[in-house]
Amino acid sequence: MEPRRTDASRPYRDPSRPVYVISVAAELVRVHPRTLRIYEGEGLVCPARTPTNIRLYSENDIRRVTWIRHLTQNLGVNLAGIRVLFELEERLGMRILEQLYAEREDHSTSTDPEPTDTDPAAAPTPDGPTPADSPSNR
Amino acid sequence: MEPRRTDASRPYRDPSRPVYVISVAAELVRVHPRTLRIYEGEGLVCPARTPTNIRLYSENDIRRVTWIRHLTQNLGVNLAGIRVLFELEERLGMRILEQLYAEREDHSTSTDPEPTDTDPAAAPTPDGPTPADSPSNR
DNA sequence: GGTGACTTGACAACATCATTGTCAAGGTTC
DNA sequence: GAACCTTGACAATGATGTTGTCAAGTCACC
Repeated sequence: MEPRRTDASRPYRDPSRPVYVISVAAELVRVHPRTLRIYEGEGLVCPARTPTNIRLYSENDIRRVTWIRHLTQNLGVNLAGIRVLFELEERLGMRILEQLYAEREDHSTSTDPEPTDTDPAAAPTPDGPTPADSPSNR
Repeated sequence: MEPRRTDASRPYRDPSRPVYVISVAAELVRVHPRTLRIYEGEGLVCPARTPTNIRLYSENDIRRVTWIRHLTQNLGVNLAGIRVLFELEERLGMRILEQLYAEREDHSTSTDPEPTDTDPAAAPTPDGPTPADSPSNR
């Protein structure tokens, strides 16, 4: 049985708090720092900046880049396509990318931006981001 | 004043009826027949076949290819990205691509696959498909 | 304070992709 | 029967994604 010191005992980590410099973020998502700069140049991710112009990535940024990597590496989507997908998520106010891995069901609508009965630990594919990890930061 | 012989007097044209051979479809969407065959090979459009294996495209197919062209030529989305976008439209049961050109508003949900007060003649961009023309055939 | 990190802009290599072109051989259609 | 259609195939060209490297300067941590 797991010891009781679980995430209930950890201090709350704000997923929007910028904490990672670019080299750390690159390691976390297994990508080159050069590539992270390109993603930013393309407008796909916008890390925060310190007063001395150092990039700082948040957990949400990491999640976003994870989705970018999944979409480019596994699904072959190019960066322009990802831009459109992210734009649609923002306009619809929904984590539509999660639908790629949601259990197929005959549902008429899905307006809840937050996944409800989804188990974040249950990755839809062995290599894909978890359903709760859509790049949208809502 | 326009003569009374308008579309009210024309026979109803089923947009799902396959009527165009590949050369005609190519002209309609200004694309090479070779390219239409590639789109089909990629699973992006599925024209009907005659008993002698001749492709026949419907208005819905034409609309779908028009979206493909718009997304590739104007937005730079590659074919894999379009596949994901179409897949999401199917899974969500919504014409999400129309949201790219919908008037930006603070709406909480949009579950109606059919545009309501949208003027099909009012293209969102000079070069884009009309809002009512999302590739989804619902 | 100095070393390794960060920043900027820039160029380049390589693999992949999108579109068009063309070919051959055979069947279809107007 | 000529022009169209089908299949699979190869190829050219421009674009893209990722990584690498460069130079010069600034920052931050030890």
